[in-house]
Amino acid sequence: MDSFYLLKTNDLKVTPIRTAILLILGSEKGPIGVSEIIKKVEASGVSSDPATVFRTMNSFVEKKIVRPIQLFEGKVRYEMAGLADHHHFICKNCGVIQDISDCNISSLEKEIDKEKKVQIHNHSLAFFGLCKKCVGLSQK
Amino acid sequence: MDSFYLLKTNDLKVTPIRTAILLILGSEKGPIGVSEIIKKVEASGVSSDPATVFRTMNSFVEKKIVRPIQLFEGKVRYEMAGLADHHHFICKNCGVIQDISDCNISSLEKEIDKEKKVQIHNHSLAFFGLCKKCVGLSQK
DNA sequence: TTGGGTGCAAAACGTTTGCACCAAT
DNA sequence: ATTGGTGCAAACGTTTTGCACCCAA
Repeated sequence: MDSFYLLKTNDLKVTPIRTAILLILGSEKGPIGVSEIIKKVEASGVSSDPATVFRTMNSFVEKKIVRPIQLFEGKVRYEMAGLADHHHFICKNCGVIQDISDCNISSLEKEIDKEKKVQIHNHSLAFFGLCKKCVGLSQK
Repeated sequence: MDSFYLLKTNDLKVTPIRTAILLILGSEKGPIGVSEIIKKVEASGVSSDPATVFRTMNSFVEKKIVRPIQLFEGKVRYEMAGLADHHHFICKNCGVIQDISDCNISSLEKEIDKEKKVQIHNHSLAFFGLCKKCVGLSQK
């Protein structure tokens, strides 16, 4: 299995909870929060404790298996780090989160590096507005 | 005073705490969190309660006097909304936050609007890496 | 067998809320 | 005088931590 080697190569023991979390994250279309992860782990027949899930996510972030995403919700969401560089669109009305594929910010990063003499490693870009469905609703 | 009219025109009563907060925000170079605001309000000789400051910031956001900024810290920072559209650079090493001036994301927004049939109202863009000082230190 | 993973309970942290009181208009 | 602002205390949701136990290696 995929998640098996992902754990092995990162010096993490293979446990039911970790395997379940990786499986869930792998099948999600957008970044997902810890409370949702817990529900889905439970639904898959594996019992888990919030503390364990938080610890697991932290170790996954450290090992760069997952990437933390922070929107304006007072909680952190996670997505697989293996995904291609992309950004997020969040609907202010219904809360849906949609991936936006790469939009060459890297050239901009290089400009800033030179101008400000800094060294940019990564960035976070999110767009807020109305999704297709909610644009339709607001026009009725 | 500037903050006096800012409050008046937004139908907010003029109080010592609000005036102090606006004064502090106006003199900050980067976005600032509530705990720092409380310390600075206290230091200016005005006593305040956390609940009041949180409520104040929420009303300021509603009135679009200030803008909330969310980095990867589990807390919200605020900056004056009057500032020109800009983004932030956060040093992973020393935590310093530096403003990055406008970098025409708006053309990109229009493309996305068309392609995805969404309606983008605003965005948040932050860069993470090493600041000028910390780049120097890491090369020694 | 041994060290890392887990569950439980408690606590930390940022933030919100209810209520009584007080102050700006 | 009236409305809205404030302080206090309690509560909330997310996240962290300490400790004893358990299980993958």
